[in-house]
Amino acid sequence: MPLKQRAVNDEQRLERRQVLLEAAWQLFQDNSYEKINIADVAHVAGLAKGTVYLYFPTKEALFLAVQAEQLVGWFDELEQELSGLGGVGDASRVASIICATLSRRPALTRLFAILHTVLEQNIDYPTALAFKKLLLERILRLGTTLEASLPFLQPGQGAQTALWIYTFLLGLQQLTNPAPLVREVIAHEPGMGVFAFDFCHECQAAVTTFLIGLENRKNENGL
Amino acid sequence: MPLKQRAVNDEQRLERRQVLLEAAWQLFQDNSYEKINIADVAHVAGLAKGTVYLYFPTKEALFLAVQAEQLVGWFDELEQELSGLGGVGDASRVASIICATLSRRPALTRLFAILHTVLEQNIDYPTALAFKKLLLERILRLGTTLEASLPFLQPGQGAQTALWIYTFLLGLQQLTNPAPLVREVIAHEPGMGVFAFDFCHECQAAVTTFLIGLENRKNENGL
Amino acid sequence: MPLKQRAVNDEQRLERRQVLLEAAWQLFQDNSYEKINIADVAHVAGLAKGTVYLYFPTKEALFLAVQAEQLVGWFDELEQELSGLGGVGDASRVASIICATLSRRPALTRLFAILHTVLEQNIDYPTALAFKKLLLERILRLGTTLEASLPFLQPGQGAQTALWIYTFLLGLQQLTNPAPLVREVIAHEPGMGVFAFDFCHECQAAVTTFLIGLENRKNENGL
Amino acid sequence: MPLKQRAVNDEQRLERRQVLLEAAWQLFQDNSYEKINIADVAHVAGLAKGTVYLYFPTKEALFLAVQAEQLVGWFDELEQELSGLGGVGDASRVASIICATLSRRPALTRLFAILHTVLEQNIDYPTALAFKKLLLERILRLGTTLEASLPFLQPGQGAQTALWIYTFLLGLQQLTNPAPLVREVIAHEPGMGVFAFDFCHECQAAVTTFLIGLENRKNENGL
DNA sequence: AATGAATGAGGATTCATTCAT
DNA sequence: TATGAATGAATCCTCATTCAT
Repeated sequence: MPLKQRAVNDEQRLERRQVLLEAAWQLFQDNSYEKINIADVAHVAGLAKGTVYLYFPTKEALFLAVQAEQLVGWFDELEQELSGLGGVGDASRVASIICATLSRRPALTRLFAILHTVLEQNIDYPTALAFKKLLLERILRLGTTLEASLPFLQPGQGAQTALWIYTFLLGLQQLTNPAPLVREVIAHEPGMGVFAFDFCHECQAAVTTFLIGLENRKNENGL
Repeated sequence: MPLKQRAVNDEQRLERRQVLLEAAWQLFQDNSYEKINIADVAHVAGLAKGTVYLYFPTKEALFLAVQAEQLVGWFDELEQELSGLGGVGDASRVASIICATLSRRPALTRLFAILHTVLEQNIDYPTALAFKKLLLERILRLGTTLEASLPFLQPGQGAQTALWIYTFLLGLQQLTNPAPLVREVIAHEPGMGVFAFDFCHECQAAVTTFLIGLENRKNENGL
Repeated sequence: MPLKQRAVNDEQRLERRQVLLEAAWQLFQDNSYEKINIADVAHVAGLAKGTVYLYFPTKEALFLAVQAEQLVGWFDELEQELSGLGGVGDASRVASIICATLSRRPALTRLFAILHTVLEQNIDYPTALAFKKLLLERILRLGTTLEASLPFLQPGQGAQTALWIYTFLLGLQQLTNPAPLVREVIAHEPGMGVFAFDFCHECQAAVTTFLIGLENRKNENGL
Repeated sequence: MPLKQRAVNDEQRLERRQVLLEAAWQLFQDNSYEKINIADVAHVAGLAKGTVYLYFPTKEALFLAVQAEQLVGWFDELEQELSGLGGVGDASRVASIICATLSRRPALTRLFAILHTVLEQNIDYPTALAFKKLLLERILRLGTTLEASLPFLQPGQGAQTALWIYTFLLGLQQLTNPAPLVREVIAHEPGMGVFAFDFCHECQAAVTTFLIGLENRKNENGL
């Protein structure tokens, strides 16, 4: 007995798809990817297990879609705030914005890490292509925005910079989200303070440094 | 088929342990962590499944030991080459050395990524502590070496720098080791060239930039 | 190969559950609990391994359900036959009925033995409670029936008597179901005749004796 | 490197065997049979794992020997105390002695239960024979003692009585040693008091009743 | 006789995915 | 389109036992 009204037109289908994405994202806040199973997602979404597969061919595809959605959300916010700088941004301010927007999405970097480790391992060509196209488009757009915000960036350097920052964030999330036991080790054992990263603080410092590096290379021959 | 005689003294036991570590490491070159099972490791080592558990209490402990060993190997080489610079290193040369030593260990950064995602999730306190102590010690030592190589680094800044570089590498490996299918997408689709990272090249450029950033911050108030 | 259509309503689900219970019970006739695995049960039931877990959360829960079902069946028959005595039963007749009904269920007492040794070790509170409630209810009801059948039993003594008889049967089954090898020893070696119990015969004699004991204590102060 | 002095004569061998039996018995006080492994026994005995197999061919044989030893100890004590009655025992006193001697050995009845379920399943013919011979001898001897203590017992009825009592005890131990969770259910849920057996109390009452039954059957034709 | 390193059989359970209804 | 019953692959670890030393 189907409890839910059928989604007969595209709008309803998109709406249902959205419900699933949000269910998955919600579960991901508090659980590791492996701990989340499709039954949970379906339950949170108020749908049946089989229904999930009407919208996403695999678990990986589902979370890749979550990834895409969150990525767009982050990039949108990021660009909006960067635009607010009005072309007079400096390294520190840009770094601040990146940290602030990411701090509001603590699970996003964790999702990034899974992207390359798990999600991309089990999808089909069109899905991979679509995702990469999206990512490419946004990276390029972000690059343009960065170039507009940071006067010292030369044309074309923005996208590269965006990718590097993205790369650094990918690593940073892993170091700043240790397993509970490791967190305990760091907290209790003397000398382990070096590992007691704070994401926001590190992000701020490292991205600033990085941008300063870029600025000071601007007169050298390109990377 | 390696040695079959029983390991009756400590030396032989260490040797056998080594055989297991190498078997695991070898399998890891071509397989994801999840795909590798203890039976495989035992088989490659020429031992029985149960024997593995005489040397390592869990699969995670085994790969953590692999990690420790490879880490030490890399740090040793890294420091040796950095020492060769004789205190007159610049950002670019240091970056070169990091890239070169890592290029000889293409699976190492992948192992790093697993460290924080999987390995540290399922080990006990003493194991975690021992590993973190090792890591701490080597990071600090590397920091000292970096300070010696890069004159612009202030005392105490070396370890921080080492950690940042390590962080960046962690992220970089994920981007430069895409799944086969994703690699295909990148290769075949137009415009995807931006994602066609070459690990060595990116590493070189980004680490250099980063170090330049550090150099140019040296007169500002600390991070 | 039993029904293969899906169990979509409660009736069909109960039917399928029943098929599983019967498969487990059938296997238990000829195998020890440890020797039986879920794959066997599934196979006999004509289902897949995973399907078993849709109906029973653990192996223990499955066999506890078998136990409950067989218990009810036995108690039903027992009470029916005891009721047939019409309140003029004596020790011997009651003992006969117990023996006769149990003789038709040679594996039941073996299942009882496992109940306390294995099944109750690995179940959750609600399951344990439900089973104990069932057992309690039937023991009490049997007690009432016994009181009706055996005039010398005082009010309230029936349940106690039922439990004692149950206790004795529990022990008796262990002695009358020796391992094949032990059976061989008993058969071939001289003087071992003492151990050559016949369940029915022993049950008859011992329960009779026990009830006579109760009868003759009736004038003394309570047990 | 053998840590222990070698047992070169029979006396030393027996002594070492004894150490193993006591280690096994000690571990059995607080652990289920399945939880105990040979490595533990060896460790407690201060010997190596392999050494255990010089004295007992299998785990089952080891615990069967434990059983034999404890059985003899119990029977010895039982007979001694029964002899103290001086031929003027009544049902109640005999029951008291049985309960008292068993109460000092809370793990013994648990061992009995395992005997028929596990131990006898995996031993060889000579071992089974030897054990059964021992058991037979002691049952018969206990029978004689019982006949001496209980005047109403007819010649030859003692052994039968001993076996019946043994049978009852076998069942009783299972009901009086519920799994922790079941114990909780019994304690917390209303009406479950019926299952809150006390071994000693039940034993006393039931054995007494049983013996009274025997006494009152003495004029009827034999069981 | 003693050791302990080596062996390898053995099994319940989860869960992504399919498909009959 | 929705459901949820059915599937079955996939795997780490224990531990009794053996046997080379």
